[in-house]
Amino acid sequence: MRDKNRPSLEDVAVLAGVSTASISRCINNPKKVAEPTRVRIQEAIETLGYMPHFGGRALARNRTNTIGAIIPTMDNAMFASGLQAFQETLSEAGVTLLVGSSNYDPAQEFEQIRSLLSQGADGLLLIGQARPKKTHDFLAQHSVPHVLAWCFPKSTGHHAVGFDNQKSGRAIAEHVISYGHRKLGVIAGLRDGNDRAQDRILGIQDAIDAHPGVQLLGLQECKYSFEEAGSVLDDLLSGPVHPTAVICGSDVLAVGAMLRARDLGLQIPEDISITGFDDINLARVTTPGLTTVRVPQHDMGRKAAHVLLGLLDADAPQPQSYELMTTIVDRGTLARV
Amino acid sequence: MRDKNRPSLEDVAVLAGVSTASISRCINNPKKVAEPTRVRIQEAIETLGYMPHFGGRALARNRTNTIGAIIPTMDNAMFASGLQAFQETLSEAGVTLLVGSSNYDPAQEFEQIRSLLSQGADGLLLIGQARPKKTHDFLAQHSVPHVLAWCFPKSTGHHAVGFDNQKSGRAIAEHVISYGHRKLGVIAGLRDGNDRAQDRILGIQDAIDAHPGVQLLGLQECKYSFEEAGSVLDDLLSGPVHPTAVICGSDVLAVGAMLRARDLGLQIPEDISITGFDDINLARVTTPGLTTVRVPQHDMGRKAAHVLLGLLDADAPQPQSYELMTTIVDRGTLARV
DNA sequence: TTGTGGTATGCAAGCGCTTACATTTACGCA
DNA sequence: TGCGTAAATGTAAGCGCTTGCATACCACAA
Repeated sequence: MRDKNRPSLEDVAVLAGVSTASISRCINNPKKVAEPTRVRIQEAIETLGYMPHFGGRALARNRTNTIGAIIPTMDNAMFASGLQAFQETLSEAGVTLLVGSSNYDPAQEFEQIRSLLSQGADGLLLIGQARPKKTHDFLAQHSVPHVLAWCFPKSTGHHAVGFDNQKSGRAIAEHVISYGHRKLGVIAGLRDGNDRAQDRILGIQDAIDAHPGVQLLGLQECKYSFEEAGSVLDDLLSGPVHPTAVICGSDVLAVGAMLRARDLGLQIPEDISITGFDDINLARVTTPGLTTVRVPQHDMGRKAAHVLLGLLDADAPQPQSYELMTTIVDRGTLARV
Repeated sequence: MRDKNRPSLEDVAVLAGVSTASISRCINNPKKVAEPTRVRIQEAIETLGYMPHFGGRALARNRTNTIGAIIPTMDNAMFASGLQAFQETLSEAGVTLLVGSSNYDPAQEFEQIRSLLSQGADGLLLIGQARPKKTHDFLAQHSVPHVLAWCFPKSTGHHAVGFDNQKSGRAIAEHVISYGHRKLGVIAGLRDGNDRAQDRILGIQDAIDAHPGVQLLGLQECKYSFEEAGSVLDDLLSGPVHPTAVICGSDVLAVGAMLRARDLGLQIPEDISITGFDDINLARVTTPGLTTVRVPQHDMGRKAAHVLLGLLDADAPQPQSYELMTTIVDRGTLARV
């Protein structure tokens, strides 16, 4: 079963005329090897094109320098730049990233967790806080170091780097209300198993409750696609009284709604105001630009990586959680009434 | 160094009252174990929460069931859905995906290749064909199974699942010309180390050469960002004669150009036509919708995964390469003149 | 009864690496 | 010269798993 092509420590050792132990030391802790030996070893490694065998190393150290991230989907810019930042930061620390996607399904997420862990992930990045007990138990049983992102749970017990979705939901709703809107519609992502979607709605509700006279004419949930958001907008407009503003739980939903509204001959924002959430690239591109909630993805990715790295480094000060702030970006889809 | 928390095969064996060999067989080849034993083993695995240790397994089999993909950037929808499809297909086959990004830099790509390989990747997905000799040699020396995507090289020697960038570049240019345009501008991605960008330009040139009377007024290259594309559009418009159409090497560039054109007070497509390449979500969202080249990302991802899987499965028929076709999607940014 | 062939299981040798511990070497100093 | 010390290197025992081979068992036929 030995791969003839692949040189092993042994081979390098023979070529360099030292023991395998020295090579190992030279690779992992060069200071412990004398200068001339080090040079000789380096040369041998070079000429053989030697690369440490991952399995052997993982076995001996019981550590892989790999961490896993499970995001709901890759097929959407929503998580892309946060993940990119996460990856870059890990990579600077010599840690590789394994990515899995759960398709917003807790069962799939559980499977991915198992899979990444059995791939040897030393730690995990997870999105959001809501997950079945089974998953929590599993994480606890195996004492898996992990950090949550895209949320900031009040209850402790997890490390988290994210923002308060409820607060942010409330903020955008307050903003819409401050522009004079009294009849609101909401398009949210599917709430089932998605705490971010849930919390954003709770926040919107908070704002509405705080302002007597403001009414919620309709709340629709659907998948994060242009098409679904569009058809759900139809439902929102099917009642006798139309909302003057539709608050959307994500930019993708908002853009889907915009596209559909335009098809219906509605002017944005004159006939209907629409707001988004996330501030992905899309939001800058529509006409008019989408008024939305900016999520500090890049910062979140970097910080999450630092926290996770800290969790894995036994003699690092125990890292805390970070709550990041979202901001509202006013472009052109919210009108005063 | 043994991790007290983590049960090993040994532990399961003791609990189930069989040898480790049986457990291993039970996991990898259940048919070889008698029914009652299998049940007993399953139970033991269950109660212990046993998960095979990746390193041990990798060491013993010299195979990780992991494959790596290196894309230029994750921070861009360009590769996202292809990668998503790739991942899904692998995942169905029980193979995990490791992702790295090269930031369009051959040196970084080389490092990522090393890194993924030493992480134990059994095979690799790479984007495009142009890379330094050093990289090719390295791949050859270690006989790394790999497939190229987003391109379809004429020279064989690599497996590839992609499309002909030159042909596609020519097609969109011919299309623009067929609409009556005679004065063209081009905004391309940075060509250095990026064969897709190069080939698309070559294709555009081909079309121009084939049509006497059509002239290329300017060719600019820049990074894939709205801002850069915008400022490069300024250069294109700075000459005495303006192009009536600007062909862009990617949707991101096209949208950047559109945004800038609008700022300059130009109507699209009345004052200037603009085309893109890729057909990412963005292209559907602008007003008017972007006329662009549709790349079959999803299909490409799936097929690439199948080819790679075939490459790794010794007794599968040797997979070939696939050339996929791009199509032109006419939306609203190309006018007849 | 013995022999035969097949099936289920156990034994034990690695896979490539790290690391505690042992050994060697070099050097300074009494 | 001899001794102590520290630095450099070697030795070898695993880490958890797979798998070729040996063994035990069973059903059946002769």
